[in-house]
Amino acid sequence: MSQQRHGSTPGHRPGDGAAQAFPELPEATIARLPEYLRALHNLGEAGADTVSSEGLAAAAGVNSAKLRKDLSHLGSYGTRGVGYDVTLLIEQIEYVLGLDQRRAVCLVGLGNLGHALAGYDGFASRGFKIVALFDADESKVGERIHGLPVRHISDLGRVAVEEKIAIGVISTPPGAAQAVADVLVDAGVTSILNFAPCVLSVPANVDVRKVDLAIELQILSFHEHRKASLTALPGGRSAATAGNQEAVGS
Amino acid sequence: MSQQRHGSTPGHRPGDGAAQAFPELPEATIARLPEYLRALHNLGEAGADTVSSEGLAAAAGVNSAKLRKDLSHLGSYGTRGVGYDVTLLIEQIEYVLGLDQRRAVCLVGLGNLGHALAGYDGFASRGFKIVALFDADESKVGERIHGLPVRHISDLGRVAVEEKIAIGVISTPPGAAQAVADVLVDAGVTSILNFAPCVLSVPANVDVRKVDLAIELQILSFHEHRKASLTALPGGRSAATAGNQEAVGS
DNA sequence: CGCGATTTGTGCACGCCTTCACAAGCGCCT
DNA sequence: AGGCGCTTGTGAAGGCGTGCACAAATCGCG
Repeated sequence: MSQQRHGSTPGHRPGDGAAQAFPELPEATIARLPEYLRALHNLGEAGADTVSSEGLAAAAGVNSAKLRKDLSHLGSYGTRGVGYDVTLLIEQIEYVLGLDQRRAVCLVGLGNLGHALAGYDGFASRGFKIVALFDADESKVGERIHGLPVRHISDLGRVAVEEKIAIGVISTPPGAAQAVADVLVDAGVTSILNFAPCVLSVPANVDVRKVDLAIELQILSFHEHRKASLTALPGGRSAATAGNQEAVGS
Repeated sequence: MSQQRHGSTPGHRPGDGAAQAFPELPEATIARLPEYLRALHNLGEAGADTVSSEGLAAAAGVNSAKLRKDLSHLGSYGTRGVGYDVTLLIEQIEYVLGLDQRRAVCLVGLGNLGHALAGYDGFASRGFKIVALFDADESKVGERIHGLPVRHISDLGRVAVEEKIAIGVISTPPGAAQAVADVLVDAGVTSILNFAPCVLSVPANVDVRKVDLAIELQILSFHEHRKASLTALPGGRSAATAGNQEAVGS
C-alpha cells in the first residue's frame, strides 16, 4: 500500500454546496466507507428513509462515534435529531469513492482463483465491470468464461490502453505477477489488486492492494494458538459473554 | 473483527529461556509475520543461510526498522553484525503463529468463490488442510471437488465436532452467512474467515476475519478518483516521492 | 412559541504504531 | 589482542486512530 502522505490541502469549503475540492480523508476512514455503503444499500432496500448513526454503525459493525467521525470528514450530511438521509448519504459516499464513474477492470491469470473472480457477482453488483481476461496459457486462450473470451497475455498492453483499463487484478502464480504488473503499469494502469502471494514493485503513483488468503488463515491460526495456550491454564472457561451482538439485516 | 481487548495477562517471563509463556504481540505485528515467513521461505530456497533486517525487509515489502521491532517482540533471534538465521527464524515464526500444529479447516458455500477456495494451492502449501466441504444445495451434495466430497450443510455441526474443525471459511451468499456462523460457533469453531459481504455477529471469544473483494476494488476506485482529480488541477505532478520501492526476489 | 427529547458533529485525551537515531554486540582482519 | 565495520535491538518522539463526552442543532408537541 503506497503510504503517501495526506496532509495539507485544507480545502473543502462547506459553504459552497457542491463537494468540489477533494476531501482529504484518513485512510482508515476510506477503508470503512464501502462497508457503510453496503449497509446503507441494505437499509434502503428495507425501506428506511433515514438512519441514525447508531443504527448505521450497528449495520456496518462499527462504533457509532467512529462512524460519525468518518462521515463528518465527508461534510455535514446528517440532520441533528433525525439522522442521515439514506439516499443522500449513498450518493455522497459513491461520489467520494468515485463509484459514479464506471471503471474498467481487467483480470490476469485464470487459474482456480481467477476463474472464480471472473464470475464473482460482487464485482458487477458494486459497479465494477470486468472487460477483459488474460492468461499466459495458450490452451486457455479463446475459452469464454462468463461470457468473456480469454485473451493471450501478449495482448494485455495493447488492450489495456484501448479499453482504458483503470484497475488490473492479478491472480497469477507469484512468479508471473511482477511481469504482469510491469505490463499493466506500462499500459497506464494505476491501480492493482494483487492476489499473488508476493511483493510487487511499482512506481509511487500506482496503488497496489494485496489480498493474501493464506495470510488471513495464518492470522487466525495465531489467535487459535493464543486461545489454546490460555485455555490450557487453570483460568479456563473463557467468559464468552459476547459483547458485540448486533442485528444483521438480511 | 471482534475487537476483543488484548491487554491484561502480563505473563511472558523473559528470564526463563524457552519462549513458553505466550508472547504478547501487537496486532499489527501479527499481521505482518506471515509475510515475513513467506519471504524467509523464498530466501531459504534461494540458498540463503542468514539474512539482514534490510534484506528481509526488502523481500517482505516493509521498512527495516519496523521489521526489527516486529522480530524483537518474538525475542532475540538475530546476531549483531551478521543478521538472522533463516531456518531458526522460520521455526520461531511458525511456532508463534501456531503453524506447527495442523489445523483442520472447513469450507461452507461452494459457489464460484468457494469452488476456487477449495482448490486453492496457497492453503495447502501453508499447512492448512481443508477437511470438509458443505453446501445447502442438494444438487451439489456428493459432488467431489478436488478430491473432497461436498456434504449437506445439515451435517456441518456434527462433522465440525467430529473432525475437530478449528477454522471455518464462509463463502456463502450474505443472507446465509450468519446462520452458518451460528452453526460453526455452536460446533466449537472459534475462528472464522468470512468472504460473504455482511457483518457477522459472534461471541466475543470467536475471531472473525473478513475478506471482501468488492471493498478492495472500491478502495482502489477512491484512489483513482483522487488521482484523477489531482491531475486535473494545474498543480498536477503529484509529489509521488513515496518510499516503498523494493526489489522483489523472484 | 417554548421546551424537551433526540441526534449530530467535534474537542480532547489516550494508546497504538511507526520511524529515527544510536548504543550495544558480534565477527573479521591485521 | 585490538580495532573496525556491520547489524541488531531499543529508547524516544511524533503521528494517526479511537472513543468519550458534550455542546450545538433540529424536530415534535403541548
